[in-house]
Amino acid sequence: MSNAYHRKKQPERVRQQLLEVAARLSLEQGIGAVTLDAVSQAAGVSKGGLLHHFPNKLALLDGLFDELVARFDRAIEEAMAGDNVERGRFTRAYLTVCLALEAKADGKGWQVLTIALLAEPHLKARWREWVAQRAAEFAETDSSANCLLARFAADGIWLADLLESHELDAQTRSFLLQKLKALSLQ
Amino acid sequence: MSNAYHRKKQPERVRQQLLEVAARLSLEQGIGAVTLDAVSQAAGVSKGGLLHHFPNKLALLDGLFDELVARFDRAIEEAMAGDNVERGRFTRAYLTVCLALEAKADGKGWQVLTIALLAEPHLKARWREWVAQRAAEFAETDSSANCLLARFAADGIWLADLLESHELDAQTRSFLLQKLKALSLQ
DNA sequence: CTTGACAAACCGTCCAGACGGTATCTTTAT
DNA sequence: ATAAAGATACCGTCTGGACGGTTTGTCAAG
Repeated sequence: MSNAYHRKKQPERVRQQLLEVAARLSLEQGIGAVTLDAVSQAAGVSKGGLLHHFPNKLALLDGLFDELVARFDRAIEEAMAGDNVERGRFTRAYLTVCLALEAKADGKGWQVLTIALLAEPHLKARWREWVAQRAAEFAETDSSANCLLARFAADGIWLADLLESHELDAQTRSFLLQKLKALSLQ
Repeated sequence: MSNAYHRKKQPERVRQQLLEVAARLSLEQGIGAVTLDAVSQAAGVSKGGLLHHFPNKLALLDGLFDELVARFDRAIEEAMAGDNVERGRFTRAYLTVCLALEAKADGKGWQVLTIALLAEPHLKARWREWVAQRAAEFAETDSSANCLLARFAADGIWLADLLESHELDAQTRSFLLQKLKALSLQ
């Protein structure tokens, strides 16, 4: 125990571990449980070690946000690759990813975190930027009111999953997905 | 300064003031700024005074939640009163209220708060209960997949307002409202 | 004179971050 | 090839402040 000092150094591994632990903590005990002490301890690192990787708490949350967005982007890109209709392609990918999120193993882990992130003004701004960027990138194919509507609905469903406020059976779920995808085409 | 002691006693007024201040603080500086010290001070009351009205912090947040839901309910009821088509009536009211929320003077004040409330497990559960209750109450008229979809979209728009992530001009806004209301009818 | 509506001082805990150190890794000079 | 010279990756401790909550006291109204 005493000499975690002497173990092999693996900065990238530790960094990743810290992010994972932070995500897990927020999931299991709410964002309030994400303290430097708790995260570092659960990651098997001292607080000093944590602060070496992330100079302050906001940096840690930023790191979490980066990871989150990166996964989201990857999932969207993947979904877009299997779709050869131009019109509304981004919207359909967005739909797919949002609706699938609650099922995905890791998705579950990120959700509670997400809402907390969005309460933080700084991260809220970063998210706004993400949206603006995508809106510009896919203006040609996905700026119609119908696409917008579909994406809003996806957000609503995502929110419902997050809050566990509605119990959606797989059947209505896929019905909604169908309906929304249709919207993205017309 | 010293003699806030001697001012006229007006418990109901003070209680209200505390709630308003808490809402305003959360709006302007995030939920992190809602501390007993900050709220009481900004409301011109001592911390002891605050804790007289709300025995602990959770009670304060609960009070906030009650207020929020009460206003929401009143607005919905009002909107339903002016609608004499049975089918989807609740959904249309829900739409109207959600989409109008960002315009309303006080609505603005409650939004940031809301998301923070939903991060709190206890309040999240209370919200879940609200949803379940309404779902049961309006099962006859508003349980179709289309109504569900419309409400999800409303949630998405509400979320976008909250995060200021999309800039919706009044035109598309009313277009979406129209479209969604139509959905609630078919 | 009792009760409700506050005030003011205080307490224990938690937490972000600073700091000074130590061990391991990498590069460079020889 | 190797040893010195940093650079990087950590550890352990400390501190100052914030925060939720308690306690005790004070005033006013009924």
